[in-house]
Amino acid sequence: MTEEDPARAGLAPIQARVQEFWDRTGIPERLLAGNPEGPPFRFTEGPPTANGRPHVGHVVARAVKDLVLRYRRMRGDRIVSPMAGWDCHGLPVEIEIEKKHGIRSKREIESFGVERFCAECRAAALEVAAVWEEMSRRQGYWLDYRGAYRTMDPGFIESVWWALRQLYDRGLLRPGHYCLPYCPRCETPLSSHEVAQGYRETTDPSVTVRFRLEGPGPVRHLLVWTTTPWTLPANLLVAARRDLPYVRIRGDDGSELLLSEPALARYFPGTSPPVLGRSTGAELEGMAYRPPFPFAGPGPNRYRVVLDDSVDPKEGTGFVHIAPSFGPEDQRIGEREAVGFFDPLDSRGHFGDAVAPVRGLHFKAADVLLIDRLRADGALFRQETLRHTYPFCWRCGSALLFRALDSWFLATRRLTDRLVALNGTVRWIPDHLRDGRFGNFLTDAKDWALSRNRYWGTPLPIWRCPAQHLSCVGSFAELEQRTGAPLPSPFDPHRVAVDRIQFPCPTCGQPMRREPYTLDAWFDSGCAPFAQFHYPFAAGPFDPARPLDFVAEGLDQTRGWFYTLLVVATALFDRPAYRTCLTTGLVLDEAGQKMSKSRGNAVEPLALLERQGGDALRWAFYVGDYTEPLRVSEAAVRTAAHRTLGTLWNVLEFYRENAPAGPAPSPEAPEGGPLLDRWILARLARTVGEVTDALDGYGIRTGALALERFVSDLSTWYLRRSRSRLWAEEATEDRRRAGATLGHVLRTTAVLLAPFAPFTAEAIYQEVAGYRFADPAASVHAEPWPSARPPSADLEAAMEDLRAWVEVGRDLRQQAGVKSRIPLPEYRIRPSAASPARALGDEGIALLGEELHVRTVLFEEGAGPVPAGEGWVAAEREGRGRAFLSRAPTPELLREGLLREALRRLQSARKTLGLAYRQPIGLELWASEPLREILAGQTARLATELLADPVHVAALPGPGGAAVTLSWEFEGARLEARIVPGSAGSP
RNA sequence: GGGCCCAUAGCUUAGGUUGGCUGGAGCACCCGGCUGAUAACCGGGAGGCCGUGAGUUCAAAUCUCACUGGGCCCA
Repeated sequence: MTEEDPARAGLAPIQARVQEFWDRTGIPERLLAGNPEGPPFRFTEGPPTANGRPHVGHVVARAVKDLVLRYRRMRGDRIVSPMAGWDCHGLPVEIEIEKKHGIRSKREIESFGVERFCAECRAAALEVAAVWEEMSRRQGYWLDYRGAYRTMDPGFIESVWWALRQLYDRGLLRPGHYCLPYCPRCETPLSSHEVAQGYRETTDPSVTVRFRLEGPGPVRHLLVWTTTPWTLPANLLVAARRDLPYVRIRGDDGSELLLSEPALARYFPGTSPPVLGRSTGAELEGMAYRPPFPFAGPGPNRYRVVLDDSVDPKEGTGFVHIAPSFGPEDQRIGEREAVGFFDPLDSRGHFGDAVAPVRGLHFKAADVLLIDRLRADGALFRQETLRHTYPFCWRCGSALLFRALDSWFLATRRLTDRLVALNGTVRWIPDHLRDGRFGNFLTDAKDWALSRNRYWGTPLPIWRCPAQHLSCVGSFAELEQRTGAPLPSPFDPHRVAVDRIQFPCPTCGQPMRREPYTLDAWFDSGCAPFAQFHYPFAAGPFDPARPLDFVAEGLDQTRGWFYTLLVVATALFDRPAYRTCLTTGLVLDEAGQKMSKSRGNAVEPLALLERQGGDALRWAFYVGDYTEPLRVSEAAVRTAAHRTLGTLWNVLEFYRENAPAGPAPSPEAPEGGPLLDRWILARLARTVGEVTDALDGYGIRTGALALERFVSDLSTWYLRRSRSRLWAEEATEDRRRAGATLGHVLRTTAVLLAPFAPFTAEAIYQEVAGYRFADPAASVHAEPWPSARPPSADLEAAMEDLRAWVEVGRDLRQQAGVKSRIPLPEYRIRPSAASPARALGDEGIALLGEELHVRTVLFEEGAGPVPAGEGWVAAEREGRGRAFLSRAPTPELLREGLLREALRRLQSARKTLGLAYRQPIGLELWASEPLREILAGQTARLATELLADPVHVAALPGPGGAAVTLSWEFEGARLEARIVPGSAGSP
């Protein structure tokens, strides 16, 4: 056992040694980019938010990315580019700084100083970078961190400006007044993919309100349902549905109430009140009502019933309250009816003077007061509460609202057809995402609200003059041209510096000021494939005509990065952003629960990596289905990794202990050789082909499973049956050949394993290729990918058949009740059909005999009777034939069995005494007859096998007591032994 | 309310496109064996209405539909 025994310590210590080697030699940095002459493999690392902490899900995605990049490098590709990247802008960073300084609103940021605030954001943006780098190191993810791109760097920002200018010139970037999800605490609109992050279950009031209809005749009320009472002061219209039937009933106060017929059953389950009259929605159109609150005041076309198909018959009362400032549908209807807007909230979501009773109150807090007021007015028909999902700010947790705002949009609706068409050319893994989740999202996606009313982000490079002329600036040079003066040096293109810049309007000559917006940080990262190279301002490998070959991230990025990449690539270059897009699933804990900080079941990735090692984690992910929700438990990681990597490591240990000294094994497979050698080389050839095919198609799991099968065959059949060849005393030709074969197999396996388990593969390679960490240029990761040799299907099939006959033989032994240690005289096989094993000839027969410990093995023709004579047992092999085993050992075989029993017990005594393999011993034995006589005749064999010198054998009784190391009884014999550790040649 | 995905032994799963013999394997479990690499290995055993129901078919784990449960996303 060495100190690196993975059985005790896991794979982590091996990893430490390999890491030390890589650190010392700089191998990762040297190999990162692949072959400089090779064909490009285009890749971009999705930039994590620079102050976000990594979780296990990131480890999965990165394990996949690293494997693919390693494989492409070994295939001789040039990686364009292996740059790490950081998403530095946006609310996450701003909020951190706000917390640090106890800032609670934008006003406080202004008084804190925007310049100072941004400076702090910049400083904070890379605060946790070290954690990510450490995680990459521990999991073996090779990335260029020194050359990492940062979305806050001037060059990156200039590329983003260039992109915006392109979009602006094509009319795709335009201002608008639209309803957007808005965070009142952050005082900014959010994009739909940000909102998507923040839906939560919550309880809201659910009120049904009477809206009194104007006009002569009996008093009539519309029943209107809403879950946002605070929007009622902004009510300007009520919508009904044209084809929906409505009914009139008598209310408690004697007035008539109108509601839809389906609603009647919901509001009065069981006993409906008598229906006084019926009408369709169409007949109600144009009826005027008195608004529930008077604050919006009069206006053209207001306070009428209008028709709209968005009214859902299955929900509410069939009358929908319309507040054009507070909902996308509301806004659409309001604009159609030309009723204008009424928005009584300030930027922080508090009511202003226009709604005196709730002045100064936060919009949600106003609900209760407004409901009280409705009740007092007799307008409240029913009050309930509703449990439903509602959006909250994904960063600060505040309840969002929808409100109409001025903002800048990317007109993605105009691109929908191209987005869908280009997405159709993408290879998604798993493929159902292409037309399923992602495809649906593309079809339904609204225009992208790009602007943020914030501070720390790429400034929107659009200037406006008092006459409302607009100008979009696409580069720093252009900005200098406009102002006619050089930019400050150094120039930091963030707010304050950029806000200060004014220039005359090219149309009217009046001064132009910048639109005071920053950009959705998701746009930054969507530009990463070219902005990381400062395209088009700097020469670099970016080719606008070519998509990335490969991206991979977590499933959550379908609406995040995968989406923004595609939109940007489509709008700018009219091509897909990536050829292959691989998503990894959510990571669950061992009970199948979602990991979350609040639940406290989140596994800290660094600690897990430290305990289990990067390879163990990687392997566990690869053999699991990482495209589906993946359960992660430490025990599962340990088991999965140990099964294959640990077993392979043990094979290496055996090789290290027993292979004869000689030249390092060749990358070329040895030719010919004995059956087992030819067979394991055939298995290896097949495995090379399987893994290559799998990885060519991103079938990581398939490749890993092929390697598992191979390692199992190598350890449990090839090596088990080859051990004695390697134990041979002298450097025989057969021993040399076995060593060379095993060495070659291990070497090639290490190369195949390199993309999967980079540390273990390196350690095996260093040992078996003879470098032993001494050559700073030698690494398994610099090896070319092995080329597949033609498989030998016949040989593999024959061995498979032979192993099946072994199973039959073992079954027979068990039937016969004779343990394997006692040799038996004969095993006869009568195949009913062609038995491929037969083609293996004498070598196959010898192998069967050794494995089953039988002296003679015979293949027989036809279906004869049970062999003549006593003591045969027979067994059937399903459809493949019968076999017979002679159960009667000869006296000679019994003696041999007895000797082996004794040897085995003495061997295990050596082990229990903790003696090293090479530790010589002195041995005294006392045995009953006939064992004494057998042992006495075999002292030479005892000496060799047990490393014992001298050996004394005597008859019982022995000295007994403390003088005896151990004693046994078996097969009617008694054996006592004294074992004394000695040095070679003397007891 | 809509979309997508998943469901095979206690756990992890193969097989599913192309329907066809008693649905394979690993871990764990029980019995036996073996053991100078191994927390190993070998033989045997137990453990499956292949989520439920219907349909197509000579034949369904596999194809179709519905349902149930779980997950993700949207509204």
